[in-house]
Amino acid sequence: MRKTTSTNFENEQQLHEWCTAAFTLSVISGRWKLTILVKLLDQDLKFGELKQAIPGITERVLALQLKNLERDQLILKVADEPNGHLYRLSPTGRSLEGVINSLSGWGAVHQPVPSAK
Amino acid sequence: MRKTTSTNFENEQQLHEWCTAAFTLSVISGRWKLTILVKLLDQDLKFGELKQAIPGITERVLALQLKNLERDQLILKVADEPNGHLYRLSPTGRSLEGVINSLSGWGAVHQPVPSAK
DNA sequence: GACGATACTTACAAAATTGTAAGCAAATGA
DNA sequence: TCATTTGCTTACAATTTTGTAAGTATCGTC
Repeated sequence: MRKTTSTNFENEQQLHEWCTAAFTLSVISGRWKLTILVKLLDQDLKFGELKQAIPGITERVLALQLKNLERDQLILKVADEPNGHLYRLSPTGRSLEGVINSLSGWGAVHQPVPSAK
Repeated sequence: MRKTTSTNFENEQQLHEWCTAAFTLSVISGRWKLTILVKLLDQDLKFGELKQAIPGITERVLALQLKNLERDQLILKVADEPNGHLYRLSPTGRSLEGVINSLSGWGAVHQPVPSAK
């Protein structure tokens, strides 16, 4: 849990007021969060399907990031009759597509090529 | 310093190969980094000027983030005759302007308004 | 040639994030 | 009904980031 009395927390709040880009960054940063969003852009997925789709992620962290994404209203947890649930991008989450593309585009151009082995 | 043998580190590397957006995110995330970049979009600044311009930042963290930005080639440290240095955006750093605008734009629309007091 | 400002660095502590390993309840399947 | 699987949660540890406080080297000033 986040400590709301720390200098760290206060600095973050101030930055968000001052710089909307910093706010956006805060909702999409976190290991695997972008990956989850990208997977959900294609289709709704169940917990287990996300786990399958994202090699390396652990259940703990997947659950945690899903919870944060839900808190920030980027995804929805919808009932999938007759049982279980699906994770789905909310309209807000889907509206991030342009931002993600922007990030991807820059990275594709500027990421250093790992030296050939 | 970063431990290059941790699971954490390995996961990050993998993600960068798999998702260029995650790579971009990694170079701009870090408390105050965006703020520094935004200030430098306007003009070159000295260490002390940046410190002045960014209330709340400490010398330690400013130096650290500048070092990272320099390592990632987003900024340059150029000699400012007759003495001292200036920090300047590199062409690569400047090319982030579109990404930053994209982040800002989304944030401006979606950041929850802090409830009026 | 001591004095202060500038631009850092260092040692250390607090906080935040991520990972490891279990556990557990509800639904499913044999 | 009894064992599995699914979708989580919990306790805990390692790692990483950020902050606090002090120190140092270099420069220009007096």
